[in-house]
Amino acid sequence: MHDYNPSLIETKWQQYWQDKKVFKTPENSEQPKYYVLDMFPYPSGSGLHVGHPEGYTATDIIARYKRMCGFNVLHPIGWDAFGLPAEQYAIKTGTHPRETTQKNIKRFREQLQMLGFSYDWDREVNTTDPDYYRWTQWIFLKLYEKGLAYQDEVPVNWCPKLGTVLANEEVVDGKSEVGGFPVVRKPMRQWMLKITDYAEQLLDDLDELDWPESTKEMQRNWIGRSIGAEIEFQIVGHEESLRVFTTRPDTLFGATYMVLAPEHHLTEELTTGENKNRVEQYRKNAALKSDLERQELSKEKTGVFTGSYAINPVNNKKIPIWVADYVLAHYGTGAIMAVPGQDERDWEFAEKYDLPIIRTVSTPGNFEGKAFTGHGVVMNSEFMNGLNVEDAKVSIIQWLEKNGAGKKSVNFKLRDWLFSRQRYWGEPFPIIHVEGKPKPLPEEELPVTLPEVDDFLPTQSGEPPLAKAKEWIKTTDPETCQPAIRETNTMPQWAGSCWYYLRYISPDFEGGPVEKSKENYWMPVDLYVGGSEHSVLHLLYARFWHKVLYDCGVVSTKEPFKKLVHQGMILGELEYTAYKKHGEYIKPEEALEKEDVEKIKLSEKDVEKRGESFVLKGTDIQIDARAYKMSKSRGNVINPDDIVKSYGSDALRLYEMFMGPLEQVKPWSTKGVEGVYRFLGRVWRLLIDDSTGELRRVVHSDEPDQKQMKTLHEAIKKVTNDIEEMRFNTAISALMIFVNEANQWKDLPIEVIKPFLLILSPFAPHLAEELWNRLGHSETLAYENWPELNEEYLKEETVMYPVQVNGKVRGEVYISSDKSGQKDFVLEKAKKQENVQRYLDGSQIVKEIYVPGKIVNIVVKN
RNA sequence: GCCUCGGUGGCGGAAUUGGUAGACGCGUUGGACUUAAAAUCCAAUUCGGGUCGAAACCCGAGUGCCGGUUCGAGUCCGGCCCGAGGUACCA
Repeated sequence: MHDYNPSLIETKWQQYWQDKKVFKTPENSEQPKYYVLDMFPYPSGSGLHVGHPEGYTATDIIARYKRMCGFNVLHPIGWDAFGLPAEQYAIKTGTHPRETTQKNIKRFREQLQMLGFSYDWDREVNTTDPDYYRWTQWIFLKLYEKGLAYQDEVPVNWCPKLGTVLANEEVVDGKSEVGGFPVVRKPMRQWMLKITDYAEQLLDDLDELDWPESTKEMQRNWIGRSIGAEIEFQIVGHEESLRVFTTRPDTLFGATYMVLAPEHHLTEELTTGENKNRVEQYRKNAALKSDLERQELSKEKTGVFTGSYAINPVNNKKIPIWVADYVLAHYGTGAIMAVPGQDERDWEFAEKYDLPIIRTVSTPGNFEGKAFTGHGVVMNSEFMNGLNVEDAKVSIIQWLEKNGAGKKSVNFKLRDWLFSRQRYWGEPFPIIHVEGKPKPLPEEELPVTLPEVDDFLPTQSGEPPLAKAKEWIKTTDPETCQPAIRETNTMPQWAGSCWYYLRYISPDFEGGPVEKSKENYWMPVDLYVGGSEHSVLHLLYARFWHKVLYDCGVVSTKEPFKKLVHQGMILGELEYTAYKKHGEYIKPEEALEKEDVEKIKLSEKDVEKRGESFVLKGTDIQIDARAYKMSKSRGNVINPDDIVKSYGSDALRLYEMFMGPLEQVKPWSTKGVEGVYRFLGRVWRLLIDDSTGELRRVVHSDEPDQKQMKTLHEAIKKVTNDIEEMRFNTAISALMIFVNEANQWKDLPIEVIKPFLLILSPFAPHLAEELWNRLGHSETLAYENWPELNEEYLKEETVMYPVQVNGKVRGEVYISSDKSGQKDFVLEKAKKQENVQRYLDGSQIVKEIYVPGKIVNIVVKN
């Protein structure tokens, strides 16, 4: 038998590509460049899952396509290999994280190679390699030099069990995202990066990026610029004044009380004797709670009066100062002027504690709510009465500035980036402490490598594991030869992924993170593909570093990633589930309370659709039909290795692209893989006689006929456009249509088959190479010219016009192409069409619509 | 609550600017080949209806629901329902 045998073909071509270094990145050429980048993976112990090849296949198709279009393509891969899992495994088993990481990388590399991606494997980067993190440390030095790195005592999320500090985003429901251990707040010495210095730029430069609007919007919201004013309130009987930020300075006349965050530095001072105990108690309670608990428990607002009063600068009224935890210490100035009339939170609080409410914006006639946050005419505000809100803002800011009571102000939600971790498996900081003061190491001292330790646990007090490397810690200041102590914190996983796209450009360069001339050529990244879970953090941090490097003259572009696309998640296979309670079937929506509910998995054959929902076949019993996120616990994980074993990697690649639009969430279907596998088999048998294994005799070198050229060029057109637009599912359908057509031909002109193999090759590279080779080529097709579309072949001899009467299709007419543009001729013929006539009979024609090449519509009246 | 995305056959999806809704694939059904099965190939397949049946053809309904604009709406506008993801007192 000489059937399509992917495992044979695929290993053969993977070997060929590797041996001949077919995908080595071309250097020093006059040709245009294209940099297509995948978000590099964290090499986890469980290996590749089917989600990885989705984005990777998409970029691989683009890379192969661009090469054939004459671009120099940079298409690299590497490993984001620092991270907690390897460290936790080390704590459990004593295996050094380096060993685990190397093992996992090897597995990942093999798996990726097995899928036939056209990476330049000579450019692999690994964030844990000292030759790599040397430059991560170098960039940190730049940040430090620019005053963008500083130390601070910060109350952080301390997880005693993991022995590490977690970022807010790593804490879920008051527990660590990894492991689910409790998290408490604890002040600790930390390194911070001043990303806030770049807030404005990070926001403004989003506008020009070819990114999904939703991602840009998320970053905008995260940065959270709001424009308003800072207002200064004098405090009765105190020297100090209270500064607040507000986006609604126009409502100043309606400010009837003030609120401080419990952590506000003036809280203690402003609390008068009789209130001391209650305020102290309130602050203590607030401090004990994590951010999350505070939010959860504060559905009902709470607060206490300090006993002090502030003076509203605009009318000199005395207003009470309260402490409440609905005001956040880290946003704005940590204090607010409360305007219950125009703010729902303030209204709620004022109602509860019986504080005065003054409306300063007139409410619409039908308004029944409490606080009115909309726009309208200002009232109860003396000189601003009658203005609209926008004008009132301008007016009050002028007044504040004139009277020295405040000024216009812009505030950001974005906070500085907590940049240190108490872990072993991360980049050491290039910092020493001399006489208790931090000092950067000179560049020549890099890299500061991780010390060998045999115990990866942090100390009881929360000192990082590096504190246990007693020899390593003790060092001397290379400049002054004074004794010094090394920094024992390490950098977070984000550090290495903030700039890896630059290292690919010159992975072995010794003179800096990236070689200038090459950076100039290759940057920016033309296409970046990765999951939307990185919409904010990774993509914002990387943009921040890039902008710093731009200011340092290291890179030549303001933004790193020109175009960004997120691949959608692949869910598990569709599941049909019936629910039983005490032996009786129940409705799916009743199954939510878990006790006693029995789940029964059903196959497709057991169910049918009735109306809106699915039921058990032949009954009225409603069942659930959904696809779930793949997870080990659910047991619906698909392993790419198994798919490759059964159907080959061309089939896996093709299927993942055929499932649906790249960006969309889609359920897996192994039957669907079989479908594309059958398609690849048909391609094989189109050219190969499966009884002899030889080229079929119908393959010949005679001139193709018009019809064949038309079929070919239709495919070229569709596939080319669809690749450009990254609509791979419809491109594949066009390839299928071609094969379905070609299968009916009596002969197969080689001049039609060759371009077809070329347009197939980005999708199914192994099969395409094999058949290309069997057509007599000894070289790879990877650098053949992409077939050019010739519109001439697409011309139709006749054009079919659907004919509508009153918007309903009643017939169709065929018009020869040369007459298709003649309105009267087409209409005449349309009206004569037999079935159309039936509808025109006895009616009066009111209007005739003719859309050239598309449709005819005749509007009639009886 | 807010923000974002989405809702089209039994299923995944297609319809590029408003112009024949359902391409392509899966599944299902029937047929061919085979001793038989698998594989493969061919045909049918939105739902309902019309002629004894079949083919061909025709009619009606149909893109979450209600309404609007238009000769014509899956596509545009208004209102609503449902699902997914994100977010959380940001003054």
